Amino acid sequence: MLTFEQQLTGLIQQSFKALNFDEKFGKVVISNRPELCQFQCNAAMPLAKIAKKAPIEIAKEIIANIPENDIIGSIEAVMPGFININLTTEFLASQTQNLVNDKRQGLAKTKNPKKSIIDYCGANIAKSMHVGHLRATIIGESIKRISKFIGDDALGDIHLGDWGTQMGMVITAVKEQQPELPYFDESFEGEYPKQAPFTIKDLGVMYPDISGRSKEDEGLKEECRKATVELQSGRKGYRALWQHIVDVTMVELKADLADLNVDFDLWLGEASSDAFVPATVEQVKASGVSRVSDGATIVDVTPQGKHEVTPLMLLKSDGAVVYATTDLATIKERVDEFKAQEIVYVVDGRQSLHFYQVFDVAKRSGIATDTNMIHAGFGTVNGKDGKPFKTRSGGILKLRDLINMGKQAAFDKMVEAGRGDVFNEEEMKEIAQKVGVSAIKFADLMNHRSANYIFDIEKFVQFEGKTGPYLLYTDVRIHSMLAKASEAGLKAGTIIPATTDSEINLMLTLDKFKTAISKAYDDKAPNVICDHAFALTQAYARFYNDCHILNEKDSAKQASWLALSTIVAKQLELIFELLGLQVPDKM
RNA sequence: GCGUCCGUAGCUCAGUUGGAUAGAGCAACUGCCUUCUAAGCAGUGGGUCAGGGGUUCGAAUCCUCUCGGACGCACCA
Repeated sequence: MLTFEQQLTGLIQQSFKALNFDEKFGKVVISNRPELCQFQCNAAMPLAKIAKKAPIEIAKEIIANIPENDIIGSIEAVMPGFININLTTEFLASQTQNLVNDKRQGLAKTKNPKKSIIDYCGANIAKSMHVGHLRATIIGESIKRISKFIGDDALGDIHLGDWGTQMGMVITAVKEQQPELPYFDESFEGEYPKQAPFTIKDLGVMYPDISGRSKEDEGLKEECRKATVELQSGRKGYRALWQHIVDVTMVELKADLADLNVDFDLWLGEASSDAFVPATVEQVKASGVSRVSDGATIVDVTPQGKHEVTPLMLLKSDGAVVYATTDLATIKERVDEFKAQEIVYVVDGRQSLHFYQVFDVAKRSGIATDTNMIHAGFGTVNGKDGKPFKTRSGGILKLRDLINMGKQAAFDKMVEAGRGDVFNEEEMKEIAQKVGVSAIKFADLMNHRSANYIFDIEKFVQFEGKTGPYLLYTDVRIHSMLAKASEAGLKAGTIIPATTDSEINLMLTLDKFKTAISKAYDDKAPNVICDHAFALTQAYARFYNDCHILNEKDSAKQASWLALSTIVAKQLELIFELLGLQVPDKM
């Protein structure tokens, strides 16, 4: 289904053809002056220069040559040469009618679906998720859902940090405490225990402890490094212990992700790409792009414009692999094993140089020649002081605590609003979970991903204005009203031509869904959808206020309004799905 | 030093393939519940789009310089 502006553009272009004007100018856009008109075409101004004629005259000619149609209700040329267009209410109603039973709300699937891997979250094994993972996780989840909706074969990959020094540290810590365990006995031949020798709570204490001590103690640091190397080179006992660490961490990780309504198609990580490291290094070397400098193997990178870029480090002077190497190996894995045509990295924007290097080398070495690689970078979550968000004591805020803050705030707000009289304790908690998490997620997603934003829980719990709860509230109100209508035996009917401005505005807004989703998909920018969602809820709230549905005497009008409300609820819920927001039945 | 991003209302931010009088939300003020959830709706006030110069019929948007801020710059990830 085409948007209104696309259909109008089609009409204008027929006029352009008749007049022999360059069709590229014949574009109709949504009016930036809604009080003057719904749509506008500004082609007359640039054409005036070419045709050497007054723009207003050109505008009039364009209008005169538009074919007969039942779409345009009014069209006029305005000084200096703007063309202002309004639709007929009949056309508006019939187009809106098409949305009633449309699960895709008018947006067709792409004709060229891609195999796409969305890399986001980046949680670490043996460490809890913290505030730094928030944006990566929820923006990535939304980008993945949008891609799937558009029709791509998109796979979300958590890309776990499960192969780094933190693993050696935890292994060393376990060895300190329980050296008698069979994992440390290299001559051990039997079956290792199924039960992990530690709990998630133990890990939570062990990792920060040994991480802190190894910063001061060179000997300990070396021991951790050695354990890491031994793990990576396949020491059997360490691999078994590693599996325990992964399993134990995953329990907590999955609980956090479930709370955030986030899920993955692939639970891969650095460990799974490790197998591709030797082949990757070999391919880069064989391609001839690398050279040795100060004992290290590096790759010179294509300059950005006129400016030289720091080379990529492939192997350290001691032969060890680094971050860039494992990322290249991951690309190789995704291209060779998954046939990825596109890889999207939802990773902190401060790593843009790293991705520039990696993508450049991946292309030039032949690891990924036809794969489109995108770094969808995002800004930091800052505190009120404008600096990266910390706890009051200056520590790193755990994601779990952040989620709980949202839940508690939503709960308190419900109590304040007197909802405690309507719901019991258990219902309140369930609603607060959805509302609180949605408040945080929407507040994050509504900001353009590349910008930093200030995390102000006090503000998110206001629950007024452009917030997640406001969106949920609109949907909940619609369902509450529809339920009452159904009890009264009222049914939705055909959408009839609008008689009020708020209806017209609502119908025009519903049509913008298609444009919003497409733009969000193209730019990997969920905030575009947030803007549309807010505009839609505002348009509905105004309509809801102006047109009292259940009291309406005219039954055709009433049936039309019920249908309109149903569409809004449907489109809103589709948007919630794409943003990863969960909506309660009541609130 | 080199590079990237940014500077829009008191606050938090949209808006960059150049279009009419620059938009939201919050905060402030004024109305609206014997009617579908007032977590709502309607309205008012609030701006040298950091600053200068340029390109043009037209610039927040493009070019250039200045000031201010954030971030990044091979043997960490």
